Amino acid sequence: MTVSRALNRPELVSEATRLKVQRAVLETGYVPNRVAGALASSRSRLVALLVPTVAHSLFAEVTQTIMAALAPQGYQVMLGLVGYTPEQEEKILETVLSRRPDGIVLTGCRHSELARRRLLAAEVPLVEIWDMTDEPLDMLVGFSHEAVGEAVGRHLVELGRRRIGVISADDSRARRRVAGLAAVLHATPDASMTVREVGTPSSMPWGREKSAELLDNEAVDAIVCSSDILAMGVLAEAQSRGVDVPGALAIMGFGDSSYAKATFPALSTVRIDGATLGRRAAEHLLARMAQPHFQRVEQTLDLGFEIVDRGTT
Amino acid sequence: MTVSRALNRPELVSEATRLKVQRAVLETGYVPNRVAGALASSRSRLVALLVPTVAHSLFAEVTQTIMAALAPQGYQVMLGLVGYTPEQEEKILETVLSRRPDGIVLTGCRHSELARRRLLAAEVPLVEIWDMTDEPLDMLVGFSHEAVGEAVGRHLVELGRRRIGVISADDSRARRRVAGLAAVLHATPDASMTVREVGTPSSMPWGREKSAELLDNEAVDAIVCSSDILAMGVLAEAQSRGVDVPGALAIMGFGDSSYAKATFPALSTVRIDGATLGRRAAEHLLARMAQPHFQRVEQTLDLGFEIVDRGTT
DNA sequence: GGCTCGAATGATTGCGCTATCATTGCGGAA
DNA sequence: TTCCGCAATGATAGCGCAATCATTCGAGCC
Repeated sequence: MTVSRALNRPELVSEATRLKVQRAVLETGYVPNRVAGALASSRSRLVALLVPTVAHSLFAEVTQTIMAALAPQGYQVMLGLVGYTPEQEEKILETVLSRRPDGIVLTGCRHSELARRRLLAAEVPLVEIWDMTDEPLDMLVGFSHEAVGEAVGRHLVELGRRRIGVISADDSRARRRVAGLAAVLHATPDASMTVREVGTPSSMPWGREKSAELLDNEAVDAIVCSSDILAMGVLAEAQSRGVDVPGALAIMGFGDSSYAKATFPALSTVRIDGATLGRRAAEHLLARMAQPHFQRVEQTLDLGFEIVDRGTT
Repeated sequence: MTVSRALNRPELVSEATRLKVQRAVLETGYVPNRVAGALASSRSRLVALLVPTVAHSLFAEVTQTIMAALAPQGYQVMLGLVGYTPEQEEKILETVLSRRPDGIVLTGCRHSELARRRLLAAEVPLVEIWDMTDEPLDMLVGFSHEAVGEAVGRHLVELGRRRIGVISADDSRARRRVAGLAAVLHATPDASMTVREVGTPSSMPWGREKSAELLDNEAVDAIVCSSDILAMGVLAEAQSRGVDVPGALAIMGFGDSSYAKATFPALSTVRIDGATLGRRAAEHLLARMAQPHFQRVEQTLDLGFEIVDRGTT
């Protein structure tokens, strides 16, 4: 018991024993077994982080910032890649919960009924990120995808664009952005919209391929993409054809990834502050995990977004 | 005990009890506690994956494939972001080992002496990836960075380039690629080389900024980058200045990220097959974790690389 | 000296599982 | 009928730690 104290709460132990323990640890190469510690104290010091993928700069950034914020407090991250389907999330959730994490970060708010029940039953501090809803499971830090789509639609209409091409990943959040865009365009006289869906993960080649189709068949004057990387592909395709950007074709990305400002011309996009989102989510979670007893709070933080006009609109 | 069996080794239990247990699990919402299971069986079903960052498409891809290969076998991944310094690796290693992972994947082969000792003492199956050495800790799946640098050097010299600019991240593996390149150029009459280092993570804006410096001051006829994303920045900078690529300036990236083939002109680069690397690493680890007793093997697999000539050389 | 008090240390228990060995039950051979 | 052998089930212990309560010790006081 004294050794345990010397390692975990050294202030409760005399200088002399603390040193003695330290020396013994060094000599024997003792490595504490936190599995046993977790079982005994019912604190795993593990946070489950569920994201669709890390092969997408937006989620990679969020993952990076959340882990960076959690590490100094002694929390390890257990990563779960849930893709874009509720079934996959459900499956991973089960194995994740069986590790008794002290906290959970979930991407998105649309979970299966079973998943919701399990999460609620787990009585673990929980942050949903990257989305918005009126009925959060616990805490929520994100933004509204519908609002993004609507804002992009209004913006393009203001800029005089009417024949809008859309290249969107086949994931539900991207689809809701497209729906928001469609709603605005539908209410605009003369406006039209053509959607091309691509698989996940989004990639630059997809952007080139689908924009080639749009350019060949649809006489679009703007292409909206569900991610910056797709928009890069559109830009490359336009350049390869000598299409004037933004004169003949406007391009909008999504995410404001680090490269958006460095393309030529610089990419117009929707800025999502992934670093702040990740940091806030981590802060909320840490605050809750520090409290002795679990209690749901239903706390919502809408971080919003910003349309960034650069050189492609 | 019968419940434990019904859940973990159902073939040892009669149909009737299996169903009875199943129903009880459903009714009570029982979620097994794998922390306790791990303690009792000394099998955590956890694999530690240590990468410098996930905010880099190459490591994101490797992370993604390793996790995808491990998940079906019931292994969860504990992610550790070690950056590019041995100190950070050492620190994270301690907390990682205290969770008693069943296996470890490490990026790189250059560890501190303390880290080596700890890893060896842990007696855990281990794969080093993304590098090459004569003294692997256990298993190794990777490629030689020096060889990459040399190959790039020879290739550019063959193509007639002599004034080589280099934009390299300040990480040790990138530096070893630069060293290989330098060795070749040093042995080539008339060849010269200028290096600009950038911080991590590499990004497109860094590529633009440093290539602008090189173009302004050094009259280079080729720029070699330590990653594709930097090369994209160089390409954008060249386009913004109307510099003819590859006529006046050749550009080489590194990694063959998914976007390299989609730029205009398409990016010449060094292909590293991250998917195969990740898959092989996971396979080796799984095979070893399936064995009852630990024994070091010092098994090395050099996956090599390939120079891909596209439109920028 | 005897007493109190607080700091430091120690003994015991149990976290929820699985390894191991023991027991039960049942069909078929002797 | 008895006995064996196997499948199924059960009882027990222990994994390595931390929570909890008990004990010891020494300083300071009367």
